[in-house]
Amino acid sequence: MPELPEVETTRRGITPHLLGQTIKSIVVRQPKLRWPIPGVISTLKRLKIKSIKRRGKYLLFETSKGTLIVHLGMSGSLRIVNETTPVEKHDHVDLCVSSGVILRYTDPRRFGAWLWTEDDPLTHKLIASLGPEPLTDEFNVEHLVALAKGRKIAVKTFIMNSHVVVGVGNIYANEALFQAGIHPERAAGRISKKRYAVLVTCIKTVLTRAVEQGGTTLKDFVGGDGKPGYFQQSLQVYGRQGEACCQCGNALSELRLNQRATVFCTVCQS
DNA sequence: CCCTGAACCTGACCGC
DNA sequence: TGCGGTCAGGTTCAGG
Repeated sequence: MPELPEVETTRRGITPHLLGQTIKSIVVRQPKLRWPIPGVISTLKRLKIKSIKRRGKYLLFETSKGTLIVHLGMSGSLRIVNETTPVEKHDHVDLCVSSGVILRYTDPRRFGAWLWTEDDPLTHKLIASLGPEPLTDEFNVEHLVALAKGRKIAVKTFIMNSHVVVGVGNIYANEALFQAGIHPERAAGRISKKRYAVLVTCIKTVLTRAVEQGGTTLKDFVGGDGKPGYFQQSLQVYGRQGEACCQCGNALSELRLNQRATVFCTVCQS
């Protein structure tokens, strides 16, 4: 479900309900996620939530004692509910705070994660090796060119690699490459610096716009405040295979790249 | 180190 | 209606 804009939309939606609150209990109904939820999480209580940050697609709930690291995987979502909200089939975790508010984690496919660390979360194994945030100056053309040197992988695979840059998933990789006019299968090491400069700008633009519009709702994604995202109206290639390219009118093509749907225009992208 | 494909899971949808 | 196959917004890991 979530790429960077959806995770950021979730973060913004839930933060006002949780910031400064004290954890009353964490109820784990199904511990089998990507990794088993550590038993210690069920024992956490009387910890104040000091901040809710995002690193890539990870949400970091910093408390007075340690940090909850939450990833939504492919189908996960977080919603603010209350004690009277009925628990449904895939509602695996509830984080209950003193105001009575509940942060409820739902994840049918269970590719997500709930982890706990008492160290600096940025040194955590899963987070320490991540590439730069795409919306900061750390993500720039020099960075991309340096990492791409000599690489033969498709540029789409390259920009979806979280060690290269975080937050770019399948939807926004397709969109950014279309806007940059770059063929998704082009070898990462065979793209000029000039074209990478355009790609950097396109990635920043598409992610920024998607965040502004509350993310993309394909199935039933809603931010923590229950509102859907509106960016799907702005998608120019994702999910539009066979339809007319908005720039040239040609039918958009589709192929599979690392088992992921890849949609592009053979006229506008090379 | 680099690259590819499998694996983790459930549900929706499509064709027979 | 049922069954099998395919696909879905992510990421790690094994193996070549």
